[in-house]
Amino acid sequence: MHPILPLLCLHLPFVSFPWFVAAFLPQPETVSEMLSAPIIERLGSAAALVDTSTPAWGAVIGHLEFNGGFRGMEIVDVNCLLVSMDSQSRVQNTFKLQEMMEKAKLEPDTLTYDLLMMAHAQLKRPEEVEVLFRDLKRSKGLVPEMCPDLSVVLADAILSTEGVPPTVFTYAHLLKAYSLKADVEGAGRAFTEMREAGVQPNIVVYTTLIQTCLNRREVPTAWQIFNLMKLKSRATAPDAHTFTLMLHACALEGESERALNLFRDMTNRMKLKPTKETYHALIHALAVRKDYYQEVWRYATEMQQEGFKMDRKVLGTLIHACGKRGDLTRARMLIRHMLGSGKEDIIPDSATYQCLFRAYGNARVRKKRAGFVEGEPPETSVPYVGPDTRLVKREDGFKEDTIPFSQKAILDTPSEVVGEAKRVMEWLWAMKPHLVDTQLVNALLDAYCDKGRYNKFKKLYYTAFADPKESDYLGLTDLGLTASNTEAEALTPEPSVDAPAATVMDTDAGADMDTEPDKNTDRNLPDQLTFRERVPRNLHTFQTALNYAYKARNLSFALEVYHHRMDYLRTKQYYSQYREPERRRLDIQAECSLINTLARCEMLGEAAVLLEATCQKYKIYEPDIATLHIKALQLDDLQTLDVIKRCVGTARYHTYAVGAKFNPRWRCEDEAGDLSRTW
DNA sequence: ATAGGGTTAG
Repeated sequence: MHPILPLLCLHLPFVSFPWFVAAFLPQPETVSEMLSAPIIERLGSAAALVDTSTPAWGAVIGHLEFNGGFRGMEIVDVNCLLVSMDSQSRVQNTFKLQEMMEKAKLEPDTLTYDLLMMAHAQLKRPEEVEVLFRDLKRSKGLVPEMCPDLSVVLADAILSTEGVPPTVFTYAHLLKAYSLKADVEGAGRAFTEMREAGVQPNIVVYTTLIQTCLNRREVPTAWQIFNLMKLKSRATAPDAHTFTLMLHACALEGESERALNLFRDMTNRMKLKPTKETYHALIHALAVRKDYYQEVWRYATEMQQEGFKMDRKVLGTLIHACGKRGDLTRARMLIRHMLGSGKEDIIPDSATYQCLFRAYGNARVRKKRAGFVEGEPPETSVPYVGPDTRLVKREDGFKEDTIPFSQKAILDTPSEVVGEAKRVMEWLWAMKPHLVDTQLVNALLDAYCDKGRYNKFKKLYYTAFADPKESDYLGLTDLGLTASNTEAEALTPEPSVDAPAATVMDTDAGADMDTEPDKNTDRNLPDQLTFRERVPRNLHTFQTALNYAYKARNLSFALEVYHHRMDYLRTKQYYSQYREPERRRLDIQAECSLINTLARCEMLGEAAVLLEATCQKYKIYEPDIATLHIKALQLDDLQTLDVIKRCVGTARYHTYAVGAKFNPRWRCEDEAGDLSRTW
C-alpha cells in the first residue's frame, strides 16, 4: 500500500467507508467539502444541510442570507456554491443569489454567469439564458463610486464595452438556448458575434449548431456543418457525441444506409469508440425502416457484447423496430421482459407502450383465409437479445398488476390483435392512468384505423379526448388566419355526431367490422372509467382521424374533425407543442387530407375550392392531392384539372405514381437556398 | 472548476 494514502483520508470529515475506497473515489466525498471556508463558516450548524444526497439549497441559501449573506466574501465563494448546486436549485435561486451578490457588492464573473446560464439551458429555459447573457455584457464592471468623475453618458459607454468577457463556454450555453428554440438565425448571430470577439468555436459549439439545425429540420445544413468540422482542423474533428447526433439525423430522414456508413466511418476511419448512445442512435436510424430489421438486431447484439446494458430507451427503440416491421410477437416479448425483469429502471413508460400500440397497428397477421401476409415466414431468424434471455414465467390468473396479454404466444387474426390492444389500453387506463397520455391514445387510434375498426375508432375518438379549456385559447387578437376557413365553413353540412358512449371504451356495438367478440375482456371495468380524465387532442390526433375519414369515405366525420382542428389552432398548445416547421407540415397534411376526402366523396368542386385556398398559403405538390387528381382525370373534370394545373404545376400523374419514397415531405424549399452562412 | 448526444405520429 502506498504510504501516502492513509494520510489523505485524514482530511475527509465523514468517512463512512473504508479508507481505501475513499482514496480511490474521485474526491471530494461530501458536498460541504466543495464549499469554500467562508461559506461553511457562515452557515454554522446549518452546514449539515448540504451533506445529504439532495441538499435543500433553498434552505441553505436562506440561512446564508440570514447570517449576513455574501458580505465580505469573494466571488469565488459564490461560484463554489453554485458549482455544488444542481441545475434546478440554481434556477430556483437565481434571483435570490443575484440579490445577495448585489447587497454584498459582489460582481459576478464569467463563471458565475456560465453556471447560471448552463442551469437554465439544461432546464430548457432559453429566455432566461438570453437575459443572463445580456446581463453579463452590460454587467457593471465599474461601480459608480469607483469613477465619480465620469458623466453618465461616458459611464454608459464604458459599461457597455466592459462587462465580463464571455468565453467559449458562455457562448456554448447561449447557443444551447437557441438550439432549444430551434432558432437558427439567432444562433447564427451569436456565432458571428463570438468570432468577432475572437473566441474560437470548438466541437461543442459546432455540435450545438448542428442540433439547432436538426431541431429546425434543416438537415442539409446540419450535414454541411458536420462536413466543415471534419475539414477544418484536427481540433474540431467530430467526436463520438457529434457522430451520435448525425446518426440521429439519419433516423429523422430514414437514411439507414447512410447511418451504417457513418458508423463505419466513425469506428474504422476515425477510430472512435462508440458509446451506448451511439449504438442507440444507430439502432434508431435502422429501426425507422422495415428493410433494416436484421441490422437492428445485429447491432443490438453487438452493443450487448460491448458490455452496454439495454436500458428502457434502447428497448423502446427495439420495440419501435418490431412495430415498423410488423413483428408483434417480438414486441410483446420485449414488453413482457421489461415488466418481468423486476428492474425499476426498465419498466415500460408511456413512450414504450406507444411503441407497442404501433406494433399492434402494423402487426402482420393472417389474412382472412390465406397464410401470412406476402407468404413470409415468421421472423424466426432474428436472435433474441432482451435484457436477459430467460423467458418470463407465464402467470395464470388475472393479477391487477399483470398486463392482460392474450394467452397465445402469437396473435394471428386482426381481431385478436385489436382485442388485445384494447384490453391493454383498458388495463393501463385503470391501473396506470398516469401513463395514458395523448400520444398513447393516438397510437391506439392508429391501430384501429389500420385494422379497419371503424366503430371502435370513432368511439375512442369521441370518448377519450377532452375539448380545449377556455384558458387554453389565445386571445382573439393573436390569430390572424380566418380567410381560408370561410370556404370550408361554407361547404360544411352540419355533421351528424354519434352520441358519445357512456364509458371510455365501450363494448363493440354491432356494425363494427369485428366479427369475433373479445372473449378475454373482463367486460366492463367499474364505472369509474366513465369519469376518468380524458386527454387533450393534438395535431396528430386530428391527422389520424382525417386519415381514418379518408379511408372510410366519411365526409361528415372529416369535417367535424377539421373543425375540432380549427379550434385547436386557436390554442396555446398549438404554438407551444409544435415548432414552426412541424406545424406547417401537419397543416399542409390536414388540408390535403380533407381535399382528398372531398374528392373521394365526389365533391370535386368543393375540393378544388379548398385546394385554391390552401395554395395561397402553402406550396402544394401533386402527390399531396393525388386522389383529387386521379378523380378529376377519371371524371374528365376539366375545370378541376385546370385548378390543379394552376396550383401544383403541370407534372403528369405517372411522375408520382411510381415514387414511393420513405419519407415524402421534408422539403422546405423556402430556406434551402441559404447556403451562404459563414460557418 | 462549467458545455454538446438518445425512445414518439402509416
